[in-house]
This record gives sequence, C-alpha cells and structure tokens, in this order.
Amino acid sequence: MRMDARKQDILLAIITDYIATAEPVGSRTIARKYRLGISPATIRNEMADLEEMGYIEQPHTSAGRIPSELGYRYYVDYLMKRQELTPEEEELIHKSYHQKVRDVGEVIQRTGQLLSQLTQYAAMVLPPKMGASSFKYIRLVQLGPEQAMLVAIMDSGTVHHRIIDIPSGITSEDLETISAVLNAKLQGRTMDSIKLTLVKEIYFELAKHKHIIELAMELLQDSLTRQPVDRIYLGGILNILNQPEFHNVEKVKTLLSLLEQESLLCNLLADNVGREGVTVRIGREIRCRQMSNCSMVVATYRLKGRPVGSIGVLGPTRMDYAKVVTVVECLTKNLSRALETLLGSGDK
Amino acid sequence: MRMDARKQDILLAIITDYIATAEPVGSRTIARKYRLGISPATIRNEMADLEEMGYIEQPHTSAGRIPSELGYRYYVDYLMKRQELTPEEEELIHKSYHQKVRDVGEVIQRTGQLLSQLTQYAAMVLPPKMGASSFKYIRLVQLGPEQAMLVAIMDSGTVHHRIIDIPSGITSEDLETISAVLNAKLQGRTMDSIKLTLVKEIYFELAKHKHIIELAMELLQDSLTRQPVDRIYLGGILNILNQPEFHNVEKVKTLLSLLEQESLLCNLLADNVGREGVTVRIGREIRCRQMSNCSMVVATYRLKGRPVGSIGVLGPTRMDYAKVVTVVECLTKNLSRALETLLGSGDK
DNA sequence: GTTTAGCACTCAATACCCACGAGTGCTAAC
DNA sequence: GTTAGCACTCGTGGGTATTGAGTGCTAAAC
Repeated sequence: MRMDARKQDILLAIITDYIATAEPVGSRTIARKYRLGISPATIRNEMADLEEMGYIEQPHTSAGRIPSELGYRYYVDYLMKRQELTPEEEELIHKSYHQKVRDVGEVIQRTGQLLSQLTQYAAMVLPPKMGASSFKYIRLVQLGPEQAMLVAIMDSGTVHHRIIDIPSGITSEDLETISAVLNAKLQGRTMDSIKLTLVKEIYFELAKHKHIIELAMELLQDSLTRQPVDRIYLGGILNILNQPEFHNVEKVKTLLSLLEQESLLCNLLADNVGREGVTVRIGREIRCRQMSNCSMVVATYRLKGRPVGSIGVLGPTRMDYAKVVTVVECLTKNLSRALETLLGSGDK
Repeated sequence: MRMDARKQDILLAIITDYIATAEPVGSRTIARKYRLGISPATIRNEMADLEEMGYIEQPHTSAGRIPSELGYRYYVDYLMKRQELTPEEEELIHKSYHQKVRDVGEVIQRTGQLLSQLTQYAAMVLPPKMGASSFKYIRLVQLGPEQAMLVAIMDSGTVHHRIIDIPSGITSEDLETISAVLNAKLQGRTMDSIKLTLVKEIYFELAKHKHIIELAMELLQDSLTRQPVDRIYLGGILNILNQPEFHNVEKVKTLLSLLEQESLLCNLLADNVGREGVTVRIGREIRCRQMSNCSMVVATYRLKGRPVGSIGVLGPTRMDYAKVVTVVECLTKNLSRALETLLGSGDK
C-alpha cells in the first residue's frame, strides 16, 4: 500500500497546500512552492498516477487536484508529522487547567472551550459515563405532598437528581428510611454492578415499607436505563462557519441540523470510548451520510485508569490533522489529570 | 398617533404580505390581493404618505415598500389580531405537558422545544431563578480526602451542587455537623433573604468547628453570587436559518456569535422578568446592535404567583407576530401550570 | 377635492457573451 | 526518465443589454 518516495512528497505537498488554502492545487504551484527539484511536467505525470491510484481527484478538467478521502487517510497514517504546540498555546492550556473549578461540568466545559479555541473547529466533549462510577450518597427529600427529590452523588463527582411522584401517605420519615437502606446497599457500588440479587436485598430490607417499595424499585430501574442520555458539550460551531466549505447556507443547515441531534453526536463519540490513542475518522468513515465532507478526531479520557468519556473535534475533511491530533491528545491527558485531582485520590 | 382607517388598511396589507413573502410589496400587489376597493394609484399616494410618516420604507426606488420598525410597532400595538392555534397545535401542547417529567430541567427543555417548533424561530427559556426559591435540604458529602460535594435542593425543584476543597483534617462527621447546622438555619429561607445576621448565627453555631468555618462561609457567599449564571435553554437555531434574511453566511455568523454568548441572552430575557403579559421588542428596541434586524417576543412565567423566569422567541423583524405572541402567551401559562403541579401545591 | 388612468423613468436582477487564465494531457526532444 | 512546448478545457469575472416590477407625476374623470 506504500508508494515511492517522490509520489509521497508530491502527495504531501498537495495535501499541505490544500489544507492551507482550500484551493485545488496544480503542478506549477507545487514546483514553485515546494522545491522538490522536479519540473511541473514531471509532477503532472506523477499526479496522473496518484489520481489513478485514488489518492487525489480533480473537481473539473481545468482545475488542480484535491486530496480524496483515501489521500487524507494515507496522509494521516504515514505522512503527517505532529505539529507541536506553541508556547502560548501551552500556556493557555496550563492556565485553564489550573483555575479553581467547582464541579466536573466545569472541567468538561473548559476542555471544550480550549478544544474549539485551539483548533478553530467545532468541539464535542462527552461527560464521564455514569455506569462506571459508583454511588457515594443517595437521598430522598420531600418536596410536596406527592413529590420527592431523589439525589445521587457519584464518586466521579457528578450529581444526578430527579423529581419523583410518591403516594400521598408517605412521610418524611419513610423517605429517610428508604434513603438509609439505599445508602447502605448501594454505596460503593457502580451502576453497572447493580444486579438482580442486590435489588432483591433492597426489596427485602424495605419489605416493612411495602407501600412504597414499588416506587423505589421503579426509580432504581429508571435511573439505570435513563442515565446514558446525558448532555454533551458542544461548542465552537461558529468556527466551522469560517471554513470556506461552509460558505453556502445549505451546507450550514445540514450540518447544524445534525449538531442539534445530541444523541447522534453522543453515539459517535461513545463509539470511541475505550479505544487507545487518537482516532481519526475521515469523511464517510464517520458513519453518517450528511457528514461525508467532515472529519472527526476523537480520543478517550480516563478516570482512575478506566475509560469514562471522550472528546472530539469536528471539521471539514480538509482539516489541519497534524494540529488537531496534537491538541486532542494533549487535552485528553490534561482532562484525565484534572479529573483525577478534582476528585481526589479518593480511590478504592 | 393613530392614522385614518384607509392608511391602516394599507399598512396592514403591506405588513401582512411582507411577513408572508419577505418581498417588498408594491401598490399593484395590494390592489390585487387585498380587495380594498381602491386603485393602485390611490394606494401609491397613501404609501407615499405612510413613507413620509415613517411607517414604511423603500429599499430602492424601483422596489415596493417594506415596513419600518415604527411600522411593525404600530402593527403590534394597534392592528394585529391574535391568530388562534390550530387544534393540532393545541393537541401537541397538551400532549407535551402531560407526559411524565422528572425534573424542572425537563419541563424547561420541553417548553423550549415546543416554542421553536410552533413558531419556527429560535427559542430561549430562562430557568426558574434561584434567588426567589428557598432551601429545602442541604448536604455536604465527602468525596475524597480533600474534596467534598455540596448539594442544595431548592423548593423550586432545582438542585445545585459543587465540589469544594476541604482541609484534610476534616472527617465525615464534621461534614455532617455542618450539614445539620446549615439545614437548621437555612431551611425555608430564600437565597435573597440570607442576611448577615443569619450568617452570623451560623457562624456562632459552628464556632466549635472553627477550623472549617471559613470554608463554610466562603461556600455560602459563593453560592449566593454564582447562581445567577445559570444555563439557558436555546433551541431551534436551525429554524432561523430557513428565514430568507439569513441566506447570507455573514448574517448567520454574527447572529450565531451572539447566540453563543449565553450571558447576553440571559440578560435580555432577565430584563423582562416581572413584566406583565407578553412583551414585543422590535429591532433596535432589543438593546443590541448586532440584533437590529431581529425581534424578540418575551413573557414571564410564574411559580406560586412570583415571577421566576421568562421564555422568549427570537426571529427576524419580519416575524409572524400574531402567531408568536399567541404561542408565547399560551406556553407561558402552560409552563407556569406545569411547574405548579410538578412541585406540588407544597406551598407555605 | 378625490380618485384613477396613463406614461416616462429608475433600478435591481438576469442573462449573455467574451476574454482571461489556471491547469491539464500529450508529444517530441533532451 | 525528464522536460519544454502546445493545444485544449473549463470555471471565473467583467461588461453590456434586456427585462420587469414599481414608482412619481400629470391630467382627466368622478
């Protein structure tokens, strides 16, 4: 699948130039800008080959060449070299992560902002997955005669809450009893590890409060299933409008309509959780027809060694991969570290 | 400030037509479509008057007229008649508000979705203001050796939480003591009503735990100031791109850059909290230069009689005011009612 | 005095044409 | 294998003509 050195040089030149200018690049341009020591005519011959091999294509006969998806893939896999961050960028990152933060959401948000700011594309951050974190504290608080608030604090530093209906006979004391039982049984357990046996135990424990047991069970069940529908951080959409490929409003509309579907984005990101390193998805490699002219760069961050979420950048296929990959990698590490310190070495 | 009936008819025709077509409307069109029993020539004369009075203007000599901001204002104040909702729309609203909801955020979100769906413009919803609601339950839970989670449940059904640093000497029991004191002192009090005297009382109570008192105070203080920076619901931006006035990408960019500044939107909405009924802000009446070609329709919703937040629609000045005003009014009522039932008649 | 028909005028939008130039592929010479 | 030369393609940009919607004004009709 590798090609000879000169073809590589030319392909690299084409891609580099196209990423920088967004204009189809011709043989003259390459000969002039990238001193490869060969004439335009030779370059043309090589380009004809490259086109036949599927790495580049021509928008129309009298235009230069642009990279194909295959071309980008080759570039990302073999040609691209990391583009180190500038000292200013390093500084910005460092400052961002050393501000005082109050909750996980804030760290997530700050990461997203950095991501879009540094790359100038759209940024997405999937918050830490609930399933892998364990219960720290659970509490039911009466709100009204028929409503109560269920609050669960996880060791990952997230808080989940919801209002539930309760039968009108229930007193505050009842709720406290339930809270106590739930705490005793669930503390330290993860969402994922709540098995039927455990549920039975709780059931047994609560037998004396039979009138509320169904409520409690429903509630548990529901929490289990509903959590994954968490909100994603999405920012820097504006950046993407500065890209020439989105100068026509139709394109913008199709893209925005996709970005409005959070669940779709969640899935795209979640697919990646657990993978090692930085993943680059080019064009149709994102399994989404309307994003075929986009690319995604995604990586997974970890908490206490476990992969819990991922961050990603979305831009046109003509994206500055070298830069983006570096940024994503760097921020993944920083995010992991920030979460670690935020949530203390409160491991177990 | 009122004008004679015929001028009103013509102004109404111009605005109605322009809202529907987004095209400058000429005298012929009016004579043909709106059978006012007068000839184009007469209409032209009247139009010249209306232009002189400032209600309409001409993009260029050989085009029809479009309403000016003043024209829209006159329309909204005197000419517009409510456009009732269709049975299907009523049905949609009814269904949305009778689904089971789990927390206030969900109601907010659903309202926002309805708002953008029914109007086809961008929708904004400001969540219930914290300041006016009172503490129901407060709790500090240890997360790690130097972190704890502070959770506050408000009677408005919202939950606030943040991670705080704690000196490493503190035990879970300490935290429970603090929680107990805070609960005793703050339960039933509103954010706004926490005065210095109360803070002193808490201070006194906690004197024996002197080593953590500063923490607790800082925490309180901080909660007080930081809460208003709450997240706003924003949706249906896509709708607005369908409007012909946003067919050029530059416009889209300036608008989006504004919409990304949540705090700005919050202020725009918050300005309105407390006002009776539905407020319409046309063009530069929104105090924001870059939104001069937009209008906002805003209304305040209530909880237990107190105004706590507001909802609004943002669209081009050429907006279907009749429809939007009806929708906003209707959803405000529904939202108020939904919150009321969600949070129970747990009044005090 | 008000309304209307007629008419000359304006001006954005559209279509069309043409020249330009960037870029190619091919051929033949080096 | 490399390169210079050349004919060919085709999108772009600028200029011009045409069109048509709409106006303001004037004079006649009501």
